[in-house]
Amino acid sequence: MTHGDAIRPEASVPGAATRVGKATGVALWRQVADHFEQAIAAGTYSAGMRLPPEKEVAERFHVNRHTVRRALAELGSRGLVRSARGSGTYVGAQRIAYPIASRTRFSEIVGASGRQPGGRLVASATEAASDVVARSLGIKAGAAVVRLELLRHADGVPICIATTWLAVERFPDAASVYAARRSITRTLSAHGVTDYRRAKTRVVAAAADFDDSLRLDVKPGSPILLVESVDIDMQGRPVLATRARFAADRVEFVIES
Amino acid sequence: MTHGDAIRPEASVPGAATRVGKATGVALWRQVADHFEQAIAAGTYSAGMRLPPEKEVAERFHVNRHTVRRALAELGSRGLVRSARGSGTYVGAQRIAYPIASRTRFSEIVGASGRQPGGRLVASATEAASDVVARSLGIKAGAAVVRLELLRHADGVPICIATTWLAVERFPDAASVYAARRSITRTLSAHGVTDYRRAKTRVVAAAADFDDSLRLDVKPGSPILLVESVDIDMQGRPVLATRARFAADRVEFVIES
DNA sequence: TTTTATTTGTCCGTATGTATA
DNA sequence: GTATACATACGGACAAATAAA
Repeated sequence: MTHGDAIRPEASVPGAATRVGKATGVALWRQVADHFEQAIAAGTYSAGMRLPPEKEVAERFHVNRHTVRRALAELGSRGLVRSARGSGTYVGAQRIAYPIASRTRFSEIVGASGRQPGGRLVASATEAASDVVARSLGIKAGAAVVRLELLRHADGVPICIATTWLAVERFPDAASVYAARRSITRTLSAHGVTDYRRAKTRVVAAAADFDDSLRLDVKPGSPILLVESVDIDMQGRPVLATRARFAADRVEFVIES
Repeated sequence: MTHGDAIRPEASVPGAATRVGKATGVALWRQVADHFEQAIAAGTYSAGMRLPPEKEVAERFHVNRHTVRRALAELGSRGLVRSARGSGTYVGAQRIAYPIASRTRFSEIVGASGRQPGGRLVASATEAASDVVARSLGIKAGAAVVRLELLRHADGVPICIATTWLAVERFPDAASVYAARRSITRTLSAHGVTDYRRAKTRVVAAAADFDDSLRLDVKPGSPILLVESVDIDMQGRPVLATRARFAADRVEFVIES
């Protein structure tokens, strides 16, 4: 390896030059990766933008193209960029920061990210509670529950498919109320629940099946974030049991303790 | 459709028979799925066990094989079961419940699940902090940090690859201390940090790259849970910045608010 | 090693009830 | 009310992978 100098791209490369001493013990590929990570974070490269071709990057950094590829692979494995053969490497869309906290409201979260939240009621039905749902809602298995299936989106881009169950006894016409008010919060308040909070959240990852791929507009097999949650009212009684499937490349969950 | 009766498997089927009225508005495939979900939760079918063949299930439930397939697909998409052509459908291994809370310690969490925790130091190095790491640790970009790369496992099964950064100024020989004590907690206490807590956690999902597939023993492209976290000491100063990649089918994150 | 049976995966098709335009 | 689209459910046939003989 005969690159005489530190990693320092030419001025023509967008973004401030990353200046790192040459004997830092940091692998070259990591320095290149850090450079692009910082440039993306700084907005030099925005969502959907194409990065310079690998060959060009290699020349400007005075490293081998394989070193650049190693760096881009690192960023790719974290979803920051995606490479398209014969086309280029593109910056992935910015994920919506989705805080999982006591107060977790889809529309507020999406709105806070500067996007227009939306939800479409895909299906609704009254059914007998399965054991799992019944336990979450603190009711007897087989008791009547309303199931609401929502496709939620931000700026028209699908974010998640959420299935929510409510006990019929407490929320007899949840389906029709939701259809009219188009908001879970307002549906609950129409039934006298003025406030509610998240009690428990369970996060798992899985691969998108064919159904997900159609409804969330992702490729089958791509990662899905599966969230099971229970919300309770101010008296501590469960009001909502939800099972949601998020397109993994569109959200990041943030937990502050 | 001439199945005259409710979903009610014969007594020979393991597990209590699920009795559901025929006009509940619940699709047959969902009833079958609920039955197996409950049976798995109840332990009737334990991890790794093979479910009865689709044909057999169809006969016993008096439904078509396609209906059974739809039910198993639902469970499969949630990772509860996985199907192998020519062999059968198997119950997935139970995930380690990984609480993300103020006190988050790998060995304690794995130990609590009844498994033997372990960790192998894959690599360690002293390097200059990248912008992202520096911001997390509250130090100047370029300041010296120790990077520890750990492969953590439970009962010998790899769970995650964790990369942890510590400021050299505060933890000068973190690498050698960890190598000797084999515990992050003990490494910190050797440097005078008696207690620490999780301040922020960020969860994202991605697909396993080739590297992950080798080290975590998963198939390339299978889902990976990516966790970035910062731990702080009792004075609120950052002590650890960590980036971990979990095999998604081996853990479930639990957040209680 | 070869054969055979088992089991899942993928097609084809038909019919029916329900929600939507 | 009618037409259309969709999800559900069923029946059959065969391919492909696996496991057992």
